[in-house]
Amino acid sequence: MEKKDMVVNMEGTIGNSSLPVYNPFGNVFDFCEVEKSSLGFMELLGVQDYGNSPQFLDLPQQLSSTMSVPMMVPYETNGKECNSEVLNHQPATPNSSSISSASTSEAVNDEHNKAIDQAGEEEEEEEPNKTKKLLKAKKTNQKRQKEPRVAFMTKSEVDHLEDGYRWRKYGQKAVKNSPFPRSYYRCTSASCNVKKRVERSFTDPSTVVTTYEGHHTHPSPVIPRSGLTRAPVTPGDSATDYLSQYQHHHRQQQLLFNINTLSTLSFPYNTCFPQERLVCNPGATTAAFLRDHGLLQDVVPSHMLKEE
DNA sequence: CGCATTTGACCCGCGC
DNA sequence: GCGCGGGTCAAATGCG
Repeated sequence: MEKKDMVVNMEGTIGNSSLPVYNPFGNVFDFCEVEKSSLGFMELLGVQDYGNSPQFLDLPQQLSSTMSVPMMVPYETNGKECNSEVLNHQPATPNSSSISSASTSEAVNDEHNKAIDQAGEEEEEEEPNKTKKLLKAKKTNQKRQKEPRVAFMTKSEVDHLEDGYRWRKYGQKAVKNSPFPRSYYRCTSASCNVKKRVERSFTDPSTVVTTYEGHHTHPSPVIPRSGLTRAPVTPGDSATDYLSQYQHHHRQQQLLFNINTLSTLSFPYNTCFPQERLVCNPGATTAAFLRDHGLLQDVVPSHMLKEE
């Protein structure tokens, strides 16, 4: 249980307070200094991103100290939650991609699926039910392997936070060592396979962890607040997608935030942001990023959006 | 009646 | 091989 300092500046703060920030998977965030916001009844504590197509970036190099970006900081998860390839992969140089690692993983996975396919074919005549289950397993296994996940930690008294999309609950499970159950939701939109898990942190019952998996193939059905210049969600554009979800959290909670000290951070782990999902995409300039995402303009004061 | 939720059963991966 | 925990399914149930 180590702690490293991270300062998150939120507009409207009422002084500093050190909050222990734990994720629900049994690890501690590698940062813990958060300023309280007086603007909402809840505040964002952290964002986790652990994808399956990791690209390693040198964040301090990519992000200037004056950028206004949503908090998106990796933390170490146990092997079960995080694809081990992500955390174990050691980039030779900053910004090096590990696409080969991901593709290797898929190749292995394909072999596995072929085996399952064969098993299914062999048993189909005798036990169609078994085949069904095998096929289901294959399907879910594929998704589990491929879909990236982003987790949001928020303080809220409500478990299921409104994020602009419609969800159908398909399961609930008790979580080991936690009095709080984990709920499983699927996007109700047809052909959209996005899922999310919602659970309350057992270390901090006031914290709700929402984990999104996959990308919406459709825009949010919720009409944005009037007067907003919100950019539509581009199907397949995961950065925009997640940013949209993320910003919905902020909008709902009327939370203004800003991080302008990212360059001062020291990451104990190799940063494993998939480049395309990094909120501040190095491929685009900060100005372009801010211009293209109206919501950020909505939650971040205009003077903070000016790029130097 | 249609849709959402609940909940027990089932499957899978993993550790021992 | 077995047990455990996580994730999913699907029938039953609830609700507007």
